[in-house]
Amino acid sequence: MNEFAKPTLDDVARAAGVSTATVSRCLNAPDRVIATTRERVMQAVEALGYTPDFGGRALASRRTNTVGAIIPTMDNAIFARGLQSFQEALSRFGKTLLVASSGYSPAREREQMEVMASRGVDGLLLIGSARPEASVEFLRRRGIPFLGAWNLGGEDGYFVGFDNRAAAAGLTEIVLAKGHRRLAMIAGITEMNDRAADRMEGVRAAAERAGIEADQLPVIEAAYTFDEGARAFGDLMALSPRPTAVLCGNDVLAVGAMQKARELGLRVPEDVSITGFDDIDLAGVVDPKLTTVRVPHNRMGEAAAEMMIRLINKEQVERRIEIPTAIVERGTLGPPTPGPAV
Amino acid sequence: MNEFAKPTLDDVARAAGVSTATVSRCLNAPDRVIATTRERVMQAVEALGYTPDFGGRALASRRTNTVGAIIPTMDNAIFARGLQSFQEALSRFGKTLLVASSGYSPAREREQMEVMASRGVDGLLLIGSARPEASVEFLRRRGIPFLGAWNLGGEDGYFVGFDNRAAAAGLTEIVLAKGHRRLAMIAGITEMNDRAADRMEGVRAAAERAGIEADQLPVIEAAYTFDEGARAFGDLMALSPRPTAVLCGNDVLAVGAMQKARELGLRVPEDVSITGFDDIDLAGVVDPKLTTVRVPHNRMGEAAAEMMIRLINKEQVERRIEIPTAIVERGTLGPPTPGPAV
DNA sequence: AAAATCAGTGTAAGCGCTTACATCGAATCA
DNA sequence: TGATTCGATGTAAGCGCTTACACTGATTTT
Repeated sequence: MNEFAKPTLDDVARAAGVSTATVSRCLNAPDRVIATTRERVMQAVEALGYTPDFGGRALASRRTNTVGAIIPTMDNAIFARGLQSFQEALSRFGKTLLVASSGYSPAREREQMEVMASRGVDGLLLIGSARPEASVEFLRRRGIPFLGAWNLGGEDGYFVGFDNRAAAAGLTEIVLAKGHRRLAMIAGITEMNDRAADRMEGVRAAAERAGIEADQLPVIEAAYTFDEGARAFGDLMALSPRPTAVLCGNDVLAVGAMQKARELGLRVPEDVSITGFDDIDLAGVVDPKLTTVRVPHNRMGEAAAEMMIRLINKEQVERRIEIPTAIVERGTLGPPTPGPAV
Repeated sequence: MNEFAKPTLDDVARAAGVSTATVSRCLNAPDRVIATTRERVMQAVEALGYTPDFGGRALASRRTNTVGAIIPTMDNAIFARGLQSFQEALSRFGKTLLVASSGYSPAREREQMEVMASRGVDGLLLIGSARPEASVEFLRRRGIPFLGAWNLGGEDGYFVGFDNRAAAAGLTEIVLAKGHRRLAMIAGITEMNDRAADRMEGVRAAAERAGIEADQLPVIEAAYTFDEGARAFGDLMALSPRPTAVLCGNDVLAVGAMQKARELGLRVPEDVSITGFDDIDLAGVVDPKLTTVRVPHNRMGEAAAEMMIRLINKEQVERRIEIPTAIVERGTLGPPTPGPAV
């Protein structure tokens, strides 16, 4: 073994005076090797700074102990938090997490699926359920178990997530109960994003039950940034009659809206109520604090990890695990005040 | 080939009526195969849904086209943003990114280094330069090129990052120029975190130059959360004489401090000035907007990717690339007002 | 005491791929 | 025309590991 080359099983075996099989067993099934031998082998491992080659191991054992996750972007607190928990939970089962991002593009997601398949992931975590059938088919053909997280998909497939629809409807009911009739919504981009779509539908459904038809409920879709939230809010405030409450698809949009309100000289909640969704840290920091829906992303990450492990082990698994959400009433929602004449 | 098994090179070769070598060449060096053959092969690839096995490929070629990154946590906007850019840039060079997190623990970092080594990463991105010598030695012995990001290390090694010290000093000078003499700092935890340590030293150095000794500059170290920032700020405000300006180790701490100020009934910046560091989105959203240091994490991610590629290709590389920062004066810094009697 | 069992270890056959080298026919050259 | 070169393709040897199976000597069973 060259001084600078990576040591191999063979090097260790030679150094310890045993066969490669024994070294391999020391690493993978220590109790099948007698203690004295094991000790000698471990010393050689240590001395050489040996770490098993992943490629060789994967090839020979046809297992990778790797789980993949394809998320829209790392640059979003809710995914970051959920993934962190997912990873921590997986590592307790000896699995490593491989993360890729799709940038909200189904095509990129598909590409990443192929990368994941190439790398032989044991299972795959996807976000939501909105994706081309071909992508799903690809995973099925390859026999890669997968589950959708952050929502509760459709007919088939495995899911662990939230009932975004019901949560949004619940929040809307509270807004209505305060006496608001002129609602508006700043939704996330709903195309190929079922979380955003569900939240929008939830709001619409609750409004409709209260006798507010869809055409009386202006909805603007906006990308999940402060600026877009602010812009959308500005557009909404230019409407006549002006909405008295603006429900936002997530907290980032809501905070953008609050910022714009301040610029426009509108007091929250006196002049206009604003609500968010997710309850990210930020929600508790703005002034007034944001009324929103608490979504326990870390609990979801853990539940997803557990389901993933069962799926990989082909154990009995519930098809959908719902993580409960909770409405957090804080300062940005109040009763409506009579608006200007229409 | 079984209906449900993953197709192999052999399957493709058979389907296309060529040898495995030719299929391999089609995938890796298409111009070394005549067009008609290539087309036939590609059709077979398509038809079978073939994707090359990563393990096999890595084993045979002794290359993985994978770059690793070990960050403290995904759950921090600045790392998330920098990594996203790093990843995007790497993918333009055909490299995949493998992310792991250390939770700010050197031991966990070392473990993750071994995982990365096992997976045969071509290069490794680390954060900062504060780590046990043994960890560095491990990478050197393995011949894995690595670079530190987010700061500009010490004597040797490669770095792309910011001069946290100089930036902190620059901001401190501006605070001093406003007339503040009673400064205080909420620093990040400096142990094994050179970004936090550099920022603290920068503040201290600038203060000292202005005749303010270290013992007149209270510093509280706090983990990077809103709550910790708020708690530290509360402690600082209980001091007598009360500081008129609080410099924070990052924006999260600063926003936590602002929140606490509001609770305490202190106006910012009239009663107390607060500054941040990083210029995350949040800095532009709070009221008043935060005076802070802009740190272009995405530019850094790109520069890091470029350096990494050169390192891997053993090209000529500058040892350190400094990404310039800029001070962003907004609303949280004003002149001091006479405090209560001491 | 011979047979059966068993724990500990070694032997060796691949896993799916890349690539040095061999082969072969066609084009080019002397 | 025979020798040479060359581009396209095939042959086959591993890359570092796991694991079925074989082997050995000791222990237990009959």
